Amino acid sequence: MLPKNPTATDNPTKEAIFKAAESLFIKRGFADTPTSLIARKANVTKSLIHHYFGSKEQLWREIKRRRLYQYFEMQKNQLALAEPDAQCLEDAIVNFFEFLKSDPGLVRLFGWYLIEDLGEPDEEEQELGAMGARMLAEAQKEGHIRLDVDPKYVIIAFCCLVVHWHQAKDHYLSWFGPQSSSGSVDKEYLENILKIFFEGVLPR
Amino acid sequence: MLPKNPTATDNPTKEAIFKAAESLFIKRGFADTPTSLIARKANVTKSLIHHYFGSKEQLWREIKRRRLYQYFEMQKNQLALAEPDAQCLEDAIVNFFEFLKSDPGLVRLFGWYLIEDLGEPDEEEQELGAMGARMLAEAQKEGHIRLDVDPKYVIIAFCCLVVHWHQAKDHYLSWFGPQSSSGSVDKEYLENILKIFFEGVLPR
DNA sequence: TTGTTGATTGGCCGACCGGTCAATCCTCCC
DNA sequence: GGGAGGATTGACCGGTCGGCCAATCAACAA
Repeated sequence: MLPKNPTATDNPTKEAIFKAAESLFIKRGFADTPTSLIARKANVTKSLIHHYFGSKEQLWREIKRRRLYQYFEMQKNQLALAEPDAQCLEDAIVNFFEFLKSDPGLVRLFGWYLIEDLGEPDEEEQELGAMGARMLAEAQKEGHIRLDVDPKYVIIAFCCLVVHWHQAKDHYLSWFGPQSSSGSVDKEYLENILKIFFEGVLPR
Repeated sequence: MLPKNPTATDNPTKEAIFKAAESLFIKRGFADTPTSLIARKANVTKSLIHHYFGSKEQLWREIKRRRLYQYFEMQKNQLALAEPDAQCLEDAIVNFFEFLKSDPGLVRLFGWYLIEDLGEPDEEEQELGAMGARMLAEAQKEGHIRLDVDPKYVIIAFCCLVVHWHQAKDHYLSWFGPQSSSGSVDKEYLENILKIFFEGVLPR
């Protein structure tokens, strides 16, 4: 039995529809994207969308499924080969940060996923969260992480710091005027939160 | 000249439309909320919506404007009377956290605001961000905050930790099974991020 | 009483929505 | 050649969308 890879599709037309729909859904959201627009962008007729994906909603589900599957799988593999210490945690943050930075579409997709009515939680994703928490607990036992914090919340805090930055950086940076977008804001932010996350904001 | 309070409306019908539209937009988003549904919920006819607000889009703008104005104003007043030290920063976090916890609708509204095409940045909000950064710089000068972090990013990190938690806590908590929703998750999370934010995750 | 004004209604419009369907077209196998 | 089957099309459907408008209603001033 072949491994079920949800990304693989041999049909180029189906793939064109998928790609067109993906970019439109990510930019405008599901409700504000008519199938006619998807068809035009993919250079096919509306009917083909239903031929290949059944309905607009099934197409959207398929897009979310493929993209999130791909993402969770990648993260899990990366986490699996790491050592449970503070350095590993820092690497995980940096990797996660850079990964989301390189794929703004995924960030927006996750945004839509969060604000829509969410269905049942994804199994892959649950496994990923549990892996992270287990690794953090291990690091605590070995004295690399302070004992009076809950690994669960450390993981979540770390996600908040990375995900929401990429979701809202333009918005927050506008607080400080247009000159603050110096092109290296991502690097600066990352350096600052690493300091804060590991050592806190208080002077040592 | 009277102070321009964008919340005040003497007309109860207009207010009913506003309230109905607000809750529907927050729950389903702008594109997925037909005016007919708003009218039904407000117990009026569709025509009245256009009579009072001009168009569906103007109504949405009005809702965002009122709610965010109210919010920024409240935050600014709170910040204005605080002292620039570490304790004040902690108070600000706790206040901000509790405020968003008490108003999940505002959290979702902000979510829609972020993921939609955003217009020009709000003046009130810019002022608020600048006030926070100024206060943090003051606290640094007096030795309450470490010197090798940028106040700008401290503010943003703090927003990420609070805002994104309220946006996505249900999602993240599902990673750790249904039993982890013990009802006191908000309190636990807040305690943990306060420790991390001020002292870091490393053992002292 | 009459005129004015704003609140409110129901009916209607043209445009567009997601989806269906029968008819073609293309390709490959017998 | 011929036909089987998937790819693809264009016309079409019922329904709903946001918005418009003339008519009515209620309140009040002249």
